[in-house]
This record gives sequence, C-alpha cells and structure tokens, in this order.
Amino acid sequence: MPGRQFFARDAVTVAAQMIGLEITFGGVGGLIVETEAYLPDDPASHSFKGPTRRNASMFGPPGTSYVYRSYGLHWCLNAVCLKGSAVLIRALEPTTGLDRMAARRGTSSAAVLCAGPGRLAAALGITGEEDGLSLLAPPFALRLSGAAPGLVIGPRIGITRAAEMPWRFGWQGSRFLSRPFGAAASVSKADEIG
DNA sequence: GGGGAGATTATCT
DNA sequence: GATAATCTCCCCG
Repeated sequence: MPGRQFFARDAVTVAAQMIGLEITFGGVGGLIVETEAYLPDDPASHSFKGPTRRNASMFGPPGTSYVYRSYGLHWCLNAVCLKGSAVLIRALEPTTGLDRMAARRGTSSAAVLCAGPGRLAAALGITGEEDGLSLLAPPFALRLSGAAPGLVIGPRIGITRAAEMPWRFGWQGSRFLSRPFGAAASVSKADEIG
C-alpha cells in the first residue's frame, strides 16, 4: 500500500507510477488509468506563482489531496507530491461502488463514469470539502492492484502554457481514458520512468 | 475594484 | 463543432 514516501518524489515519476493503482473514496472508486504531472516551476501549474488560498494544499505534505474548482463548476482531484507539485487524476476504470457512482453521475455507462477529472470527482462524491485531506487515510484508500500496465505518454490536455510537455500518462489500451492519446504519444513501462 | 482566462463537460446542431 | 454554465485568482488601474 503506497505511503507518504511514494508521493515524496518528482511529480512526473509519481504520475507514471500511479497508473494501475486503485483509489477509493468512501468505498467507491477504481483503477487509475490516466494522470498528469504539474510541477512548481511549470507555467501550467496552479502553484507556479506561489501559494494562494486556493492552491494552499499543493504546498502541504506529500500524499495530501488538492481539490480545486475548474471553470466554476467542476471539481478536480490531485495528489500532492514534493512541495508545490501534484498529480491530477484524470480518469479511473470503475471497480467498486458502480451503482453509487452511476447514481451520482446520472448515467449507467461505465465507460464515462470516471472518464475525465470533473466526472471522476463527481462520481466519487469529491468536492472542495475534501481539499487538504490525506489520501493515505480514510475515507480515502490506495492500494496496489497488481496490474502492470503498459504506459502511454503524451502532452497534457486543456492547457495553453507549457502544453508541449509530455507529462500525461495513460494505461495503454484502456477504454476508460478521458480522451485518446494522439499520434505524438509514446509507449513505455512504469519502471522506466524516473 | 473590474475584466478576463482557465488542469471541463453536457447538450444541442 | 460550438456554446453555456459560472468560481477563483491574476493583473491592471
């Protein structure tokens, strides 16, 4: 079971190694199939210009949650790594609590329950209330699934600054991704990152 | 103190 | 594909 040391590393390394982990919140969740890394000196990162009330959690201890509101209406869940860096969890393959997630999302299609950061947070019932909580303690739970997926690596989604950096990681071949990886994507293995 | 942009998504054409 | 929904913070004045 990943502990604080797992997150006390470079966010790019953690983002790669989080693919295949199982994360649950209140007994609901699934396998992480898509992540993105955000670094302290990264113009696309919320931490780039230093701490504010909104991003304060990004400067907390490794393993802290950072939940922010996106475009005024969606919530997005991150795992804090080294100070000022975090991994955005963008998509899950649902494994537990499918019925509760489907009820929250208003759809019964597993393929889109958690395919996207806003959808994922909605399915798990995560809001700003959970900002700053530890991911290493209940109601959160992390565990190694035993899966050893191939990794797809490509540019991050939905950003304008530093958009070319290949800091988006995916479970190769997963049908639960928020969006496909483009032709520019490359393939690797988790233990080759870092 | 105000205007604009942003790590998004559901819905309609 | 285009657009609306609408929060938080930055930056300029």
